[in-house]
Amino acid sequence: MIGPAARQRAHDRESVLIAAVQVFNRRGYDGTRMEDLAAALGLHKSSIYHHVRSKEELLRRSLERAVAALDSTLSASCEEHGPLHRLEGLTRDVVVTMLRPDILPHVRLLLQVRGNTDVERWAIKQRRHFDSQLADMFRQAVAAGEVRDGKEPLVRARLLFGTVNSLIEWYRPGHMLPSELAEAVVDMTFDGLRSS
Amino acid sequence: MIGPAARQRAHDRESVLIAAVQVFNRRGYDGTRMEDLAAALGLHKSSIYHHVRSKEELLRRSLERAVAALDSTLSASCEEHGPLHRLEGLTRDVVVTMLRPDILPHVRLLLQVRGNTDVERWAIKQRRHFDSQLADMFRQAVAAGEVRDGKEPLVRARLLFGTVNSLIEWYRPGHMLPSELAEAVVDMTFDGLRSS
DNA sequence: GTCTATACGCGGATAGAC
DNA sequence: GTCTATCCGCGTATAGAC
Repeated sequence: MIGPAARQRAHDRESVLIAAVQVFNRRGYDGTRMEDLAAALGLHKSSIYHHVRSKEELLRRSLERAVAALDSTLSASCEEHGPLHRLEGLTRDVVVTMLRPDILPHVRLLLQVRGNTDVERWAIKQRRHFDSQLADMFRQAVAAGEVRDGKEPLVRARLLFGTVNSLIEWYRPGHMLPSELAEAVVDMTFDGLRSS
Repeated sequence: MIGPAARQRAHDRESVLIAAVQVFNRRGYDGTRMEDLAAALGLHKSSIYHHVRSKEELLRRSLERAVAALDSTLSASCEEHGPLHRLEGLTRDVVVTMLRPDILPHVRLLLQVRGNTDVERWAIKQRRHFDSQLADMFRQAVAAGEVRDGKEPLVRARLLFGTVNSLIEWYRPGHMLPSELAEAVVDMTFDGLRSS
């Protein structure tokens, strides 16, 4: 009698998704052919359709994971006290979440989506919702006088999120600890690079 | 006798390129069909080939403009004195350059290129060259003690460039003055968001 | 679960009239 | 300079054997 652990695992829906998202990250979604996925998986392209209905389904599943991860991070961070403390904490948490090896490629995909299909437009809508909640939190920190008041608070909010989002362009797991990078981001954005 | 100004201007290589890059920005290069370009130009897709040899030629011309603009900015900024002053000045200049309405869409394309073709790989190589020169400048500012010394100087350099690059995700001409935005970027990255 | 074979529409590109 | 018509390969997806 052979248990699940001993069974020689062939590909399943999960392994196909993981491999696909990796290739999507490398070549871009539109620039990826089913042929590329097949090569990465070591099987023939038609076999992929045994696990998923279409190429777009792979994209959808990936985007759903990215959105879910970011949303749950946002919910958790709302509990902290003090506008600035909450904003700093959220910044750290978002960085740590999106740099998780199992989340990073999905978020990378989410940030590159153009809105060419219904799925992509749904993802963009979710992103906007996420961004607006962050912006609210930023506004509260400005209103409380805990963030320096410049001409354009919303522009500075965008700069903060832009810095965070830019990480996915170059960060690779093992590069450095996500928590250390989160600290470096908070350090620059809140305290600046200048010495003294 | 009819002068050039009175002549009813049809499309030329330049107008086709501008329109194409705009669509590439909206849909992504790979997600753009010649059909989309034709629609944006108000002519039939076969007519595009009177002005350019191929879709990829449009990409190449665009990337060349982005690279040329950034390189000339880099050269100009090398002349300033003092490592920190030079770094701040370059940051401002790069922001102002890449937000120019005639440059922005090309840079946006440059930053999204995946390396799927020879042209794209060439562009990525140019980007890396540009980035390494910026990193050198950053290192000099750290060595001179004009930038706070953290654990990972190169990581902080990436954060700075990441912030700058993230602008192209949301900035639209007319949004605010490029010079003001450049100031806001320098303000956050060098002096931080925190009050006092 | 993976293979071979194939259908079929789409997208890039060309030919040639106007 | 733009049109109509057309070619043709590529890429997604399906059918059905093993």
